[in-house]
Amino acid sequence: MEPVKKVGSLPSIRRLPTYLRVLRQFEEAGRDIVSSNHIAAVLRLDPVQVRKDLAITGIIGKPKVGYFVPTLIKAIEEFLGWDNSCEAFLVGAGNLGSALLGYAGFKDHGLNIVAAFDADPAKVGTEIADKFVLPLEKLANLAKRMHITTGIITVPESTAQRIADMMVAAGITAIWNFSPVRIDVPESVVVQNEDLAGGLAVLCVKAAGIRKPGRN
Amino acid sequence: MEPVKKVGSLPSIRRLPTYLRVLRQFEEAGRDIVSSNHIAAVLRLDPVQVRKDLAITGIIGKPKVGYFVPTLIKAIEEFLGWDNSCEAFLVGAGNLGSALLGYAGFKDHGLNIVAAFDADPAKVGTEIADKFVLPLEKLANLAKRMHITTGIITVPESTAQRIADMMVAAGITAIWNFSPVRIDVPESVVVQNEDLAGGLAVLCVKAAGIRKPGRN
DNA sequence: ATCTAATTGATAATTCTTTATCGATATAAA
DNA sequence: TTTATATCGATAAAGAATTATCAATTAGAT
Repeated sequence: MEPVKKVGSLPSIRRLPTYLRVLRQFEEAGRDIVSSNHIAAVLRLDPVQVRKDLAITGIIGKPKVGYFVPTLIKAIEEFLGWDNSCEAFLVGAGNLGSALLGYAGFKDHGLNIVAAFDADPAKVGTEIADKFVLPLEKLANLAKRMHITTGIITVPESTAQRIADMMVAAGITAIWNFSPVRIDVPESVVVQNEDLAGGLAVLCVKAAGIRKPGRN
Repeated sequence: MEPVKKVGSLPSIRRLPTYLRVLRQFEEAGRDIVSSNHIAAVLRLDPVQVRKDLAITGIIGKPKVGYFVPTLIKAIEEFLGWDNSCEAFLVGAGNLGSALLGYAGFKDHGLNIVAAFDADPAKVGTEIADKFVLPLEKLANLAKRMHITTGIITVPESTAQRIADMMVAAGITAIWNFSPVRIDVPESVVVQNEDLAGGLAVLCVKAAGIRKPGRN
């Protein structure tokens, strides 16, 4: 019988890239064995949580030894689909869009932004981080021709839904949304919202708590 | 007796900015009364959850009516400390740093980035989005003189810890960390980590699940 | 060969978060 | 005035996630 698909909890999945980063550092340093205790110590996490998180990738460790680093790295990469690069289109070549276009680290996360699109004629035709900025009208055609199924939205909230609609129409099935609005898409399309404001809110509340602590 | 300090759950706090955004839209549109049902419908959330989230701000609604929009907005802003603007320093004037410097929306979140710092002499002296890029050496002095207590880290992981140390030495007590590494700070300093990679990981796993669904 | 110690992985308990239920209240209609 | 209804807010139930516990396993020491 085939192995049961382990989904794993969302928080676990979120932590996997962190593990991957430290594991790659270990590998670089020549370490080829690591225990959950060790990873946990580095990241200040609970060793049990580390084991549980890693388990969702299907990795199997050895008692008294730990995990073989290259195997573990591969397991995480495979689980995340980061072993074969995913090509994506980005729409919205503003500040944030440019930042993402210029971020070299995405290649470690299996992401390759191949082109940017923008409605502003002044931006169209330019290059940002060696990627062409193309007119919005070309998105649908190119996405289909190049079989691009991942889109990144970095436009203001006023146009986010329209861009999402265009992406869906172009056959894109996974959207990374950096606009602060909730976008509506068919069920067959997945959306991941990245909300900076939420993080800022948490920081502010924690900071206020430190400054005037209820109890200590 | 004084009111008990309601902390509220982290997920609730994260959702508050979203409420704030739609409430401001309602206000703009002239709506001055809103019910949890209405908010929930717009955001596709559970009405009970909306009420519970709003409750942490101390807001009190009226049965059969709902909430008074201006009051609710003020309650959220006050709870988040977004009613009086918080001034911050940003370190790392690269792609992402520039994006944050140029993001006009922070003023709606009570955040005002007043200056940027960078180790690169080529960047020092320039202006990004009307903010000066200053040499790192000036950070400590200026932070103390201007009573800046919030820092934003947008440097590569290799220098993140060093910058965090500098910030702490300069009296900064709240750090918004966009580098992918965990930074070590004294207990009296709060850190909010923004990990893009985690979000990308979630997107990838969800996308893989859609493409080859275990069951449907 | 046996014993010891370290580590995994499974199970259980706890804590946190979300969702459901229901009485209380206020508005508006009859 | 009474009744019907929409909504809040409190309490309870259910569901997730984290943390604790422990048997099984294995490398290395004795």
